[in-house]
Order: sequence, then C-alpha cells, then structure tokens
Amino acid sequence: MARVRIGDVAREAGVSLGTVSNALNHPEKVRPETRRIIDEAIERLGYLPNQSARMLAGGHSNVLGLVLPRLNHGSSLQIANGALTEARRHGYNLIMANANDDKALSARSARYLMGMQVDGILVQPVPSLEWEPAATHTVPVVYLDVRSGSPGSYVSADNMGQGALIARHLVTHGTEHIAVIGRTSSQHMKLRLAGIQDVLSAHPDIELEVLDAGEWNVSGDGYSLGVSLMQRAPGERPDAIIGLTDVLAAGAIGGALSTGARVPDDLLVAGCDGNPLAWSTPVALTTCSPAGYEIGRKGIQLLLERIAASDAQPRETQERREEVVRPFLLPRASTGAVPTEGLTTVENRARSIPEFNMGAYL
Amino acid sequence: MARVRIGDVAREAGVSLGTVSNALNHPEKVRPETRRIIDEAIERLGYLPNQSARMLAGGHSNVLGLVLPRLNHGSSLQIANGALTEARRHGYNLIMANANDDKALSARSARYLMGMQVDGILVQPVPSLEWEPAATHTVPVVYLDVRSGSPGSYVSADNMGQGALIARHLVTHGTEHIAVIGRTSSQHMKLRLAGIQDVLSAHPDIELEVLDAGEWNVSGDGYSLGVSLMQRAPGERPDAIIGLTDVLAAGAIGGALSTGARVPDDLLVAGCDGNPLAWSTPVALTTCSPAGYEIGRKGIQLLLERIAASDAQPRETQERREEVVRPFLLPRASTGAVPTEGLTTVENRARSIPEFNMGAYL
DNA sequence: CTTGTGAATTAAAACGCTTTAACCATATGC
DNA sequence: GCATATGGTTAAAGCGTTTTAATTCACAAG
Repeated sequence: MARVRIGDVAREAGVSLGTVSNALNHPEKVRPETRRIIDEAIERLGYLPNQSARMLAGGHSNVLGLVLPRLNHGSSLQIANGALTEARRHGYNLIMANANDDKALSARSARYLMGMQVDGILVQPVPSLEWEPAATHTVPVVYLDVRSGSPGSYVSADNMGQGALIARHLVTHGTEHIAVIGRTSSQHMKLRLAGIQDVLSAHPDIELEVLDAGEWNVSGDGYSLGVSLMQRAPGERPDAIIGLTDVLAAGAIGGALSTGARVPDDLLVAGCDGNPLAWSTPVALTTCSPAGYEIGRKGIQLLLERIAASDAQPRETQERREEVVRPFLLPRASTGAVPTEGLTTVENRARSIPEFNMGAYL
Repeated sequence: MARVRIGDVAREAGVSLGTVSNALNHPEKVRPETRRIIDEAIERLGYLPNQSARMLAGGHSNVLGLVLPRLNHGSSLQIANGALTEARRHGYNLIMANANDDKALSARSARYLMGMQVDGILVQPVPSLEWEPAATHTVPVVYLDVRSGSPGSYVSADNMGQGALIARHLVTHGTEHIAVIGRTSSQHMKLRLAGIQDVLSAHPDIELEVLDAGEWNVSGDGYSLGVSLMQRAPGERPDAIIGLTDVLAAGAIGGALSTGARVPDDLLVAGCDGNPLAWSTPVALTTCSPAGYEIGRKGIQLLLERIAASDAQPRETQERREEVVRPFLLPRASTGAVPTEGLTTVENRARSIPEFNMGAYL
C-alpha cells in the first residue's frame, strides 16, 4: 500500500504541492474555496502527513517531550497529566519517555527527544544526589520537582511550605504532642519535616517526635505505627499524627481506629501532598494541595516562554528561572474540619481538588 | 549555536559523509580503525543525529508507540512498564501518548504516531462500547487489554479466569456465603463476576450475593460495605468477600476489622488483578497476578512479530492474532495462606510478584 | 605485467515536506 | 489607461539523513 504523499493530494485537488502545504500550515494564506477542495482531497485519499518530513523541513515539530524517572513515582502521574493538559491547551503534542529509574536512560531519552526535533523538553530527574554534567542542549529544557541546585530552570514544589502549613493547622487545633511519620531519608520528606520543625520552634511547649517509617512508605507501615502509637500509655500518646506522605497518614488512621481511638476526637491526623490514592480513608484526610499537577502545568508554561524567547535571542543569554508551586491546605474530617452535609464523601472530596479526576481509580 | 551535522563529523574525521552514516548504522561495513576515528570526531563535536532525517531517509525509526487511555486507569501503568521493558530489551525506543479518556484524542494520537514513522503501535483503547471505524493503518497495530471484538490483533487479560481462580480458591476453603463487591457496570468486572458465577454454579449450596460498589471503586466504598456486611445478623453474614478490584477488597478488610471481625478467621477476603497499590493492607491480601505488566510485554512481542512479518508479506494478508494472559493465584494471609516467617510483610509480598518494583510508592 | 576480486570508501540520488521568492491575475489609485 | 498593490498560487531550493551504485585501492592469481 503505497503511502499517500502531499503531491498526490495536490494532483487530486488540482493545485500545486505548495498550496496544499500552505493549506495545512498557513490556512489564512489560501482562499477558503481552495481550502475546501484540498480538504476534500485529503479526506478522499486519507492523507496522513509525514511528521518526520515536516520536522526536517520545518525545523520544528510542535511537539514537547516529557522525561519521567518512573511512572509510579509520587508525583509523576500528576505531573504528566498537568503537562499534557497544558500542552494541548497551547496546541502542542506531548510525548513521554520513562527512564525506569535509570539515570543513563533518562539522559539518553532526553538526547533522543532532542534528536527527534522536539521543540522543548521537560525533565523530572531520576532522584539522585549529583546532577549529571550539564549536557549541551539543542532545545530549551526545564526541570521539574527538583530540590534547588539544578543546572537550569526548574519548577518545584514548596515542600517546606507544605510542612509548615500542616503544622500551623494543627497548632491552631490545640495539639500538644505531634508524631511525624515518614521516610526521612528522602529529600522531599526532609524538607517537609523541616517546615514542621520550623513552625514548632515557635511553640516549645508542643512535643514533637519523628518516627522513621521504613523504606517503602506503604500504608501498612502507617498502620503499624498508628497502632503502636495509640497503644502507648495515655501520657505518652500523641494527640496528632502527621504523615509525611498521604499514604502513610491513611494507614495511620486505619491503625488508630483499629485500637478504638476516634479520629479526630482523640487524634488528629494529617498528610502531605494530597495524593488522590489516599482519598479513600475511613475518615477523610486533611492534607495539602497536591503539587504534581500544578508542577506539570507550570513546567509547560515556563518551557513555552523559553521557546518563544529562544526565537528572539540565543538561549545561552537567558536567565535561569525558578518557579515554586505554592501549597494550600485541604482541611477535612481527620482534623475536625466540618464535612459538607448532603454530599457523599467522594463528592465532598471532589470539591476540594480541581483535578479531581486524577483520582478515579479502576 | 549551529547544530552539528553528519557532514561536520565527516570533515572532522577526514572521511566522507557516507562513511560516517555507515559507521552509525552498519558498523560491520567500516574498518575498525576508521570507526575509531569517527567515534572520536563524534565525541569531540558532540554530534546528535537528527532522528527526523533518519526516519525520513531510512523509512523506519526503531521507535514503537504506545497510546494509553489515561495514565491512572487500572492497568495502564503496569502496561506501560511492561511494554517499556520489553521494547528496550529488543533495542526499540518507546514513546507514549496519553489520550486523557478522549476517544478522538486517542485516534489522533495514534495517527500522529504513524505520521511520525514509528514502526508499530500499541493501543489500549479508551473504554467505550463501540470500536471506532477501523482506520487504515500504515503500520502494524496491536490492541491491549480489550474485551474481544477488537478489529485487529490484541492482547487481553483473562478476566473470567481471574474470577474463577479466586472462586475456586475460596471454595476449597469451605466458604458457605460469598459477597462480591464491585462496580459491575464495567466490562472487566462483569467478566470477573461471570467467572465467579461459573464456578459457583457447580456449588448450589454456596450462597452468592453481589453488591454494587458505586462508581468510583475507591477503598472507602469497600470499607463501608465491609462494615455493613459484618454488622448483619450472624446468619445473614457472609464468610467471604471478593473485591472485584483489589482496592475495594483492601477497603473491605479495613471495614471488617473495624467491627471487630477477624480476617481470615471470621472472614476470608480476596481481590482481583493484584494491584500493587493494595499491598499495604493490614492483612496481606490474596489476589490474582496483575495482568498489566504481562499484557504490555506480550503486546510488544506480538507487535514485533507483526513488524517482522510485514517486511515479508503485506500486512493485509496477515491473520488476526489474539493473545490471552493467563492469571495465577497469589494466596496470602487474608484467606489464611501461611505467611512466610522471618520476612517482613513487604519482603513477603515482594516475593510473590516478579515486577514488585511496580509497587514502590513515594 | 595485466586482470580479477573483494573490501572500503565515496558521490549522488532519494525521502516528503516547508518555505522563499518569483509569478500572475485581478483590483485599486491617480 | 498605466503604474501599483494585493491575494493566491507555483516552482524550486533546501532540511539531514540513508542507501544505491560507482569508484578506488590493495593484493592475489594467471
């Protein structure tokens, strides 16, 4: 089946090849009448433009690349969704590459995308301590969800801010003893904890203890910790638990409930970074706005700005930009926020988060 | 910054352009000595091949496309990982497009990828009743995770088999009253249920009831159902719950425990399609092997076969192939399977599922 | 000293499109 | 009416590769 080329369309429509190309790329340059004839010819022949040829000839692709470290890393999913939505809004296609937690593969993917003539690249780096030597980029690159120190422009969540937000929220609820649970070896978590500590340093009367939750951050660990914390002697028992991760917090709620403790009456529980996976807790979980979606959105915006700017001036002279996504609190039942009556819990939760659809799980 | 072209490399290495191309694509055709010189020149100049030009000239790309309906649809994540891994194993790159549950976008993405000269496409269709009119494909296409009736070759899970497997497992444990919970409006779920009913039709003495879990399949719904089922009068109470989804089953465990029921002593609980997200239940959940990863793997294999075959004979004459991924049981504590002693629960679970790493959640 | 052979290299022809500049009507201004 | 715009259209020149056919070269055989 010989593939239909632009020349075939031109012949079918009785115009020249260039006119067809114009109809496709600069519709305003061709008379509506002619355009109609061409459209019909395209339809009749089932013409499919060869993107490779377009990119080669045009020097640009209208495609943006997104390199993720792994599909199931915390925010990657939400980043992907935010980026996709925003890219489409601007008429760009988005193609994704998954580095499978392999640093070399991540770099190779980015290089490959550049070779593919994408107009710009978003990279969520593989978690690691050192940055790879800043490769020479032939297209604008923006890094996502990184701690500061990236070699280029980046968009990042305000992890410290998240911690502080939650801590302040609990403080206003009169807590006297907070237990923080989470894998504190991770950078993100360290920052969240720092935010908490920062706020509590102004409240020396409030007791703060930190429990490491093991390597996996699965809710089973949260569950165990919830149980053991609630089984302590009354005086030793915390009256609030912060999960550095929503999944841990969700587990902790389950664990606490199983000991007969009541949430939020006996125990306040809050999470971080509003993971839609954790919505389905017995008691709706107070948390912070999930940053992923917004990081993806802002990443695309920043990238597009840089692409536009590159056309004007050489990329080298552009300043490095840093964007931080500000968190906001999502107070829910687990810290005694008043549930909206007349709504199911799911509906209730849905109202709190714009990108609710992120959470529907099969 | 003018981009380095293959001609620049040739000049730097003191050979002709064609030789550089050969060194890149048919290394065996160029003397090792020359190859070394060329490699050095490439290194020195930081040459990055223009993939668009390669695809255009070569007519193929060494890239496979994957179109997903949505990143967070049940098995999509695992499909993506399975496909990626298998594609890399065969030296292919994989680029993904996300259709965001939009049928038109899904079709457009597939067309776009074809225009991009990918060598083949894997499509997990947007859930919907009718198939889009079979578009003319310029490259081999394989559909994934579909109910039968697809217009082309496909790889699918054996949802009925999963249901049957779980049902048989419970039957051998002497259950007398099974409650099935899940959103039975979904095709996948219908099939799983059918498998269960099929097995139980041979056991008229076992009571079977089906409870619809609402639209969202979140574990909160499982929790509520778990509570209400266990709060029934002793005679009315089921002694086993099957969640058509692992997440529901996980919720049900929590709900049941909260009423004081013991799992698995008073109640057996099992899920379906081993969702790693549900690993973190208080009691390890019995379930079936997750099909997603395997579907992705087999999909790539089938696709590669078809690509190889297309080179030999025209695609039209090829037969339509159907592959089904067979499920196997993952018996764990929630149905009284003996836990492996000396291992943490996480380790224990890890051993049961090859693609364990799928489940590590930040 | 031819001639033949095979390996290594090169020159040149696609690949399918975008874009530039030239072209041609037809409408506009004086 | 003649020059001047103006909107549409076209011919032709790339874009950076791969690939095919031609060329060169070294060496062995006759």
